[in-house]
Amino acid sequence: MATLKDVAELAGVSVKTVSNVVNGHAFVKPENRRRVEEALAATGYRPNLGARNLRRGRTGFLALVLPELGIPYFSELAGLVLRAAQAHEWNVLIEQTLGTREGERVALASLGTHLVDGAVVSPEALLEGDFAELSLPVVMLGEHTVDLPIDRVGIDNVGAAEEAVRHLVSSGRRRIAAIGAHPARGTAALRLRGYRAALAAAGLPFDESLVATAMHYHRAEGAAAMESLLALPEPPDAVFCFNDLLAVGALRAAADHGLRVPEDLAVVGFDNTEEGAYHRPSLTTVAPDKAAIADAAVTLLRRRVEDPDRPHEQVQTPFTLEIRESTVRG
Amino acid sequence: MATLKDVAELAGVSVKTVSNVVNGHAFVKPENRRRVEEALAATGYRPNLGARNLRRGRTGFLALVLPELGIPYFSELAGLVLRAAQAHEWNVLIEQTLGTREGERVALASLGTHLVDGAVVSPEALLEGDFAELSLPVVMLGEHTVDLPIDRVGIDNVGAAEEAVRHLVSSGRRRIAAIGAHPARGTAALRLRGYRAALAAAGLPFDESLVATAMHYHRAEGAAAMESLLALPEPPDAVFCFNDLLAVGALRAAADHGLRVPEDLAVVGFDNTEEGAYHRPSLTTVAPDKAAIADAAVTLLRRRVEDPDRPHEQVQTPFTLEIRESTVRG
DNA sequence: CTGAAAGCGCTAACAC
DNA sequence: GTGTTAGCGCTTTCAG
Repeated sequence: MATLKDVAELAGVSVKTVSNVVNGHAFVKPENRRRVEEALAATGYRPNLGARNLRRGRTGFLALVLPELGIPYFSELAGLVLRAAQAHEWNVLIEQTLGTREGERVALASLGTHLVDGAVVSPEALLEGDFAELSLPVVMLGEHTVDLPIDRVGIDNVGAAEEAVRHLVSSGRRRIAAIGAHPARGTAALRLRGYRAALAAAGLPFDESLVATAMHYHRAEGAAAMESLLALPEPPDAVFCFNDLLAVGALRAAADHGLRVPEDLAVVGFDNTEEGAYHRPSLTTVAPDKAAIADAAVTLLRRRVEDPDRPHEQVQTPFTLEIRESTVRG
Repeated sequence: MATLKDVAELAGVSVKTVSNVVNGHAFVKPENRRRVEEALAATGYRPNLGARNLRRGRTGFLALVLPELGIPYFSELAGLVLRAAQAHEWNVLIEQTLGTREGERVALASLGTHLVDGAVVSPEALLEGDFAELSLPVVMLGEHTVDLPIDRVGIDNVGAAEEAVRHLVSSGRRRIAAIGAHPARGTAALRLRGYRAALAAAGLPFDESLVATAMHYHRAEGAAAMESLLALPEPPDAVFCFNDLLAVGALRAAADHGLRVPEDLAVVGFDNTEEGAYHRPSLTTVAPDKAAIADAAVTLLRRRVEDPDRPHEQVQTPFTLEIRESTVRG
């Protein structure tokens, strides 16, 4: 592979001149520019980005740390982050944590190897202390319960959950279950809080037995949770799931029990994945503006990289409630 | 951030000794080792991988070039490639091409910047000439129609399509449509060939009007294609879709027309995404062994990187046909 | 076993 | 405008 030096020799100029041409810097005598460009073409020169970045003190990479690409919400988000990063000339390196605290710690630790300029991380189970050693710019996705001096972007989880449950209440549901409680996950706690607030506002009792836990927000867990809710002496007439995957699982289980949705059971999800929109019945869901999240995260990270001392920011991106067949008749 | 030199100074040894300790090389006098380890801990030293790789002449990165993370098949595959790469100490850099030839050319071109040691690419629309300039190790995913000296891993698309259609025939279907034909996509041509072969073997006529084209294998296109097939004077009693997303779209359209699946219409997909398994009705589909594909691709790439002159290999990974509700009752 | 020093490919002072 | 040169942080001969 041709290096800058090779090109310089071929063109009969110094590396500086070639570098100037390559980087569009300064003025270069037309004659020299022509010769350099010829040599560039002849050698098929491509800059070694690693060397460039070593010299510049940046890496040109950004890490995206997320639980799992197999979860549609995250793969959709990843696709959007990839695009947003392109605009800042960042390459994206994706790390999967599988949603475990250990996985997240390992991922954060590996960020210390100067491989990336910063990271966008979507934590599931991280605790406060885990961020302590972190010495590089980070933007966190999703509201988190712990209060840290970190840039953050997410939606109002409490408000969103409240709106979802209020929608169920207003369509006449009275025994509204929730699927997705989790002992450590910050967003789970917030969505649960919104759920309780909406129940309280409607004068409905909070029934512990209607809250199902889910360790991983996968379809199978949604189905399993729905099974156990349906086995209750007084089963629910509606269920609010903390993500679309759980909701799809719940819909599956409901169907297997011969229940009609939304007549016998109303179901709401969270994330607005395309899968939910095409499901039968199509899924009512909280729709965060994913593109806005991705853009804000990358922009925030960029600013933090450029000025490590700027005050920390929390960006709240908008959401809507997409009402579909799973809560309202055709 | 501490560098090797900082650590060396603190420990009172040379950088070489520190380097030896860090890399587990050679023998180091116990006394020195202890002091280095202390200094390492005290400074919180983390190697600069960029510098290391510059020196070593490798980058430690592998590029995964695919159409779009929003397509479940690719996001599932990406997750598996991420894991497989970990075993080879490779970081993965994902590039989306959006399935356009231009996007793919841009992606391939950007691979020339010494950023990656090699690439796993899943082409949709690339032509023969596009690979000509490629000077780095590449493994292609999926059978491709053009014959190039390139490592490849994929399933037997013709055979898989044949089996899918045979299954429809054997359940008594006679007017079997296909959704997913594409003028340039190699796999589309192969699946179409399998479809035709199965029809011929069953003594069924090939009816051009039953073959629907899809430029992007998204749900919306599957739905649109199904719409037009249902508008035919003699609509089909079965449809073989070239991926699960198209199939989900087709199921949606069929439901909107009041058709019962599988009674009035049988549907088969391709890819075995989890979404299909949870759909109502659950989707019969061709299930490639994605983990095997990911592992084989990364392993093949590793071998090619280590020995650029070895003969090119084509690995065929296994598949099965997952039979579910969309073709068989109950 | 360890130190000195070269150099991976590039950028950016600093001279001219 | 252009050439020379010193490093970015690391690995690795080559001496000792």
